[in-house]
Amino acid sequence: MLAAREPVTLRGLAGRAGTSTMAVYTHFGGMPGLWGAVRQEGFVHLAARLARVQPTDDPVHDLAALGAAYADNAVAHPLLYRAMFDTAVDLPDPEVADGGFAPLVGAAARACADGRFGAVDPADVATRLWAAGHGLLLLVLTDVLPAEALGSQGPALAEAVCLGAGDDPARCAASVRSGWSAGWDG
Amino acid sequence: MLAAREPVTLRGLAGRAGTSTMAVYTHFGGMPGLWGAVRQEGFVHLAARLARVQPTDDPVHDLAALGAAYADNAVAHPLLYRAMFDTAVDLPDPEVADGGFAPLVGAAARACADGRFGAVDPADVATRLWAAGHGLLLLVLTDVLPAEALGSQGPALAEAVCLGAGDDPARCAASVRSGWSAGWDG
DNA sequence: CGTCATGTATAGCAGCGTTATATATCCTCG
DNA sequence: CGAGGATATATAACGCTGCTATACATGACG
Repeated sequence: MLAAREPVTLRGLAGRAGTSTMAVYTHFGGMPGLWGAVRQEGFVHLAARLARVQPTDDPVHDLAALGAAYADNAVAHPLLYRAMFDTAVDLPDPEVADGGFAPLVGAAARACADGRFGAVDPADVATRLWAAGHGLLLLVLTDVLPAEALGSQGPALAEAVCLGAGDDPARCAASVRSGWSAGWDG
Repeated sequence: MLAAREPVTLRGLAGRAGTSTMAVYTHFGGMPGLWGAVRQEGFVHLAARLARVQPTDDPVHDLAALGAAYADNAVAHPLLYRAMFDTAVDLPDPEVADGGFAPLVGAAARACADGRFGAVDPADVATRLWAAGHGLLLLVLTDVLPAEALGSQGPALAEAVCLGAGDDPARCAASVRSGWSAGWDG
C-alpha cells in the first residue's frame, strides 16, 4: 500500500526545487528541521480534513465519521502519515499535533453527555479509538495487512470501542456503520 | 520510552564486533540483509515469549494474557519491536512472522468454540486485537502517549474487542483483567 | 605438497548531511 | 541618489555512510 520510495535526500530535493543545497539550511535549518516541517504540514492537513466532518445529533455516528475521515486522510497520503509519527524529529509548533485529536474528544464527550456512554473519561475513549485506528492503519500502510482490512476491521474496531464505553448494542452498529460511510470519501 | 539511539552503522557494528566491514557482507549480504536478520530475530523472540503463556480453560483470559505478553515483550525490547515492523527490508524466512500470530487466533477460536463469542471469524478478532495493541504500543514507544497508557488502555482495548466479538459483559471484564496480569511480567 | 575454495582485510568509489567561505541581492539610511 | 549592512544564495570542502573491487590468509582435499 505504501508507495515505493527512493530515499529522500536533501541535495535531491534542493535540486528538484531548482535551488542549491544551502537554501534548505537557511529556510529549515537542515534535514531534521525539514522533516519537522513535513510533520507539521501533515498535522495541519489532518486537522483540516477532520474539520470537514459535520457533527450530527448522533455522537457515535460522529465518532465513526471522524475515524473514517482520519483513515481516509492517511490512506490518501500514506508517506505523510508515516512521517507525522516519526517523533525522532521535533515539531516546530508542538500544539498543532493536538488539533487533530480535539474533535475526537469532543464527540466522545457529547456521547457521554447524551447518555450513550457510561461513566467513562471521554479522553480515554478517544485515546482507545485513536490507538486502535493508528495500529490498523500502520499495518495496512506497511502491507502487513491487506488494504481490505481497513474497511472491514475499521468499523468493527470503532464499534468495539464504543461498546466498551457502554453504548447500547442495539444502536451502536447502525450509528457506526452510517458514520463510517459518512466520513469515508474513498 | 524509546531509548535514544545513535545511528546504527555497518562500520560501527563491525568494529564493535572486532572484525572488518567485509564480514558483514559475507554473512548478511549488506545492510538490508542485516536488518532483515534483526527483524527475524525479533519475531522468533516474540514467538518464544508468547509460547510461555499457558492456556487455561478461559479463552478470553488467554487472549488478554497473550496481549499482555505481547506488550510486555515490546516494552522490554522497544527498538527491536520497531525494527520488526520495518517492512522495507525483507525477512529471510517470511513464515516466522506468522508464528507470533497463531496463538492469538487459536485462543479466539477456542472462545468461539466455547460460545463466548458470537458468529465471528476468530482470525478477525485476533486481527483487531493485534491492530489495537500494535497502535497503542507504537504510540507509547514513540512517546506520543505516556507509558501509563499501556496499563490502562491496554486491558480496556482488549475488553472492548472481546465485547465486540460478542462476549458476555458480565464475565468479560474479569477474564480480561486476570488474563492481563497473568501475561504481564512487567 | 600443491590446488582450490572460502572467508577476511585493505583501498577506493559515489553519495550523503553538514560546514565554511565567498558572492549576490535587497532594504535602510545618510 | 548612492553607500552600508544584513540576508539569502552559490561553491567548495570535510567526514561519514554503504558498497565494491582487489589482494591476502587460512583450511580442506586429491
